Amino acid sequence: MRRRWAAGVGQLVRSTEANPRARIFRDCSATTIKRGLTGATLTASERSGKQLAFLFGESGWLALHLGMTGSLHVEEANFHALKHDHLVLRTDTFSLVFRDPRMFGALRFSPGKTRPDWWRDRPPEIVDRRFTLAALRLFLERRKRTSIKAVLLMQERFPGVGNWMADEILWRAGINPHRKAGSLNDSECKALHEALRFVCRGALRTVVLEKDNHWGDPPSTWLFHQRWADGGKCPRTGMQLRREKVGGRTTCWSPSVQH
DNA sequence: TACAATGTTTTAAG
DNA sequence: CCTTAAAACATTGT
Repeated sequence: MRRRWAAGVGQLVRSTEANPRARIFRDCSATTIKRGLTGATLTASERSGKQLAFLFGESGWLALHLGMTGSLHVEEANFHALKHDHLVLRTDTFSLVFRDPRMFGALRFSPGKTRPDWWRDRPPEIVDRRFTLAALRLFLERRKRTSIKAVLLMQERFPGVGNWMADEILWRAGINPHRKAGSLNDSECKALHEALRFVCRGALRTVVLEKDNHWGDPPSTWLFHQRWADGGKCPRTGMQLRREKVGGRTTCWSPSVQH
């Protein structure tokens, strides 16, 4: 998604359409965004977890998160906004579109070229070397009475880990999602740390935009392909998977390998 | 009709 | 102040 809009780097935003009633503008007004971006030039883009930031030269930073159903698109200059297109940036050649039917997405704007606090102070990515085993242990200790599944969904330590990735990570680490975070022994912490990095790296490598609307899939050996409906089989043992609510979310796990 | 959905933040309570 | 559990957000599809 970042790469899609990055196609507009170097282009001047001639006009901006923003629907002020769309919930995605809850952290800043649609007016602020319009004022901030109209006349600005898109100069760079960054990603951290699943958060995106677009730098508009000296004019400001636009950060956005796509929630579950948000998406970015590049359309023709005269593209007519559709029902769920809440923000459209018009350049001479493109329309950069933020589309989001469910509006779990959000965006915000900070004027000036200084990197805003909310972008600078993001937690380290899982794939970053600063995501250490020690940091993981410390966090698990602090959340020791909460189920490990719920803990993996906490963005302040595991940025970008959502429901399917948390299940994939626990399956790979061989840890039962019901376990309390504080109950993991040394080797389980190590396995979890490895699985976190493996799954995030793998997701970044495979679940990426290739071209047009085509996305890659994780390898066929991942839990991913089995987890969406009842009746899935553990890719490692072939045994029946279980699906139930853990930590408030539907969780798919393999009792035959997760203890 | 009721429920669940590839996400994350907010809330109220402990 | 910190931790925990659950609800909330809006729309669509089964």
